[in-house]
Amino acid sequence: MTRYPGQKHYLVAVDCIIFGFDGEHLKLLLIKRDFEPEKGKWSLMGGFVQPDESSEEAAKRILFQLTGLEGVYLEQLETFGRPDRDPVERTLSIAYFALIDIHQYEKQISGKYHAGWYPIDKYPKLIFDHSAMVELARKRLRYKASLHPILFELLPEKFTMPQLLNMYEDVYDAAFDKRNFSRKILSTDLLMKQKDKDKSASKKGAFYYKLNKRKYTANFHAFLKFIPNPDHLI
Amino acid sequence: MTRYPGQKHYLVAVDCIIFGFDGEHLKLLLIKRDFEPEKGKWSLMGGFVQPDESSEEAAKRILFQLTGLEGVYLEQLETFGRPDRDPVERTLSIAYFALIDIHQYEKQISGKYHAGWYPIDKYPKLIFDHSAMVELARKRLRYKASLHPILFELLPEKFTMPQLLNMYEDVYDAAFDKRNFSRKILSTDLLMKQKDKDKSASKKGAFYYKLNKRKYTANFHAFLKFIPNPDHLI
DNA sequence: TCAAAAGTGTTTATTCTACACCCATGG
DNA sequence: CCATGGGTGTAGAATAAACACTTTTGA
Repeated sequence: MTRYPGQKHYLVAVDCIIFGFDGEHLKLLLIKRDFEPEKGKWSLMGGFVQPDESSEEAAKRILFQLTGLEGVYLEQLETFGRPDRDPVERTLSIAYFALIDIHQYEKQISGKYHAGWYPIDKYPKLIFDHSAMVELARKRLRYKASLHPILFELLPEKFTMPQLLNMYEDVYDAAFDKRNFSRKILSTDLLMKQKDKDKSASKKGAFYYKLNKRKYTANFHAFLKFIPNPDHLI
Repeated sequence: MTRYPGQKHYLVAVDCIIFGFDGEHLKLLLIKRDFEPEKGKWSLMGGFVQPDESSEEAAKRILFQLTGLEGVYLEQLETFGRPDRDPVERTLSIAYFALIDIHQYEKQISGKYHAGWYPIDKYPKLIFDHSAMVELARKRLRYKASLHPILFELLPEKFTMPQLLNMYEDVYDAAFDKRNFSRKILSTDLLMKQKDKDKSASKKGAFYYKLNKRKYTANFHAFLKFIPNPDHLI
């Protein structure tokens, strides 16, 4: 096994932008970095790519370390490669974003990282270029969610139409007409109405829906227009 | 300057998927690899990220080496990080895709790479995972071009409506109604009709158009629906 | 004069938008 | 019984889709 002569080698990390939705607001899962430099500062959850794993496997491992969750929605965002982005030594970071059901996380939280959820438009200063990663992830989330049904990944198995509406309104920081919204969502035929209601938020109660997993998987890449006016995306 | 102890370092490369349009077909610019392993095999143009440059700068440098062009459309595609993707030693590759005016390239071609243009659906076997990169780039191109006016990047300064239609038809491998197509394109207000005609392809001649650069830059991220039925994208 | 490609309009179907009232229930 | 949030329908506007003939001109 020859090598490529004279080429520099670098560290390669993975950082995860983890989104959750608590019923009110889109949130970001952040940790307190537990090693130098910048120890104790807020940071995205990350780690170095190990010799035996792909970058995606690294992202899954890192996500599992923090949340105990597997099988969550994970997508490569972009690789950040400015030479000076890490002051210690040159490190490229492959950013991934994940969408998780925040309640699943609460069940399985690993305390050692001092993790916390922060609203997407009011989170603490982050180390290195992590804020740029978050902003890019937020843009990407809006972009994709306007075309594909990815936001369901943030919800529990059963959810109501008002919850869904809240979520979209918070993600796009915009108000949508509930009649048009539910018509559009239902027209995708992705939802199955349940017989029972969530009565925690109102006296009348709101019917639960479940995702039709089969159709969801099959139609994920089909184009679906979820957002009335996509000016919010830019 | 301390270091992160015990972490492995890897090579980081950049590979460029370079698209062109020759008036008939969407094409891919490939080179014959000039070093071992796989010397003489067809490959994407690539190179290693140098210590003083970001990955994007590396991509620009590599693009310039081959084509002599600067200021071309370049977008990060995805990072390929399987541990075994390069048999020599672990190398992650950040793939970029570029859209160039094929005629500009012909003027400035650098002979040393034995480069050649190949139709996007009939190109030779490529080294490593380069074919996967090409297929992903093709998907991304279709996806983006259905929403944003990026395909203009493939055309010379002046072009005709039939050329434009040909290009879209070839990219999507589909036939579009020329009346609806030109109406849609013109409704974006991105094109300026010229007084002169291209008479090389017909006796009657077809009017040239130029991009309105100002509007193009300003509206690039606005959503524009270019493709009648986006089923082609999946 | 005719073959070959460019250019142009209208009708119909579909989709989107705006908008307001009744319903169910627990307190 | 009433306040609170959940649920539903329709009409007008805008957009998209289908479709065919006329124009130009070089050979």
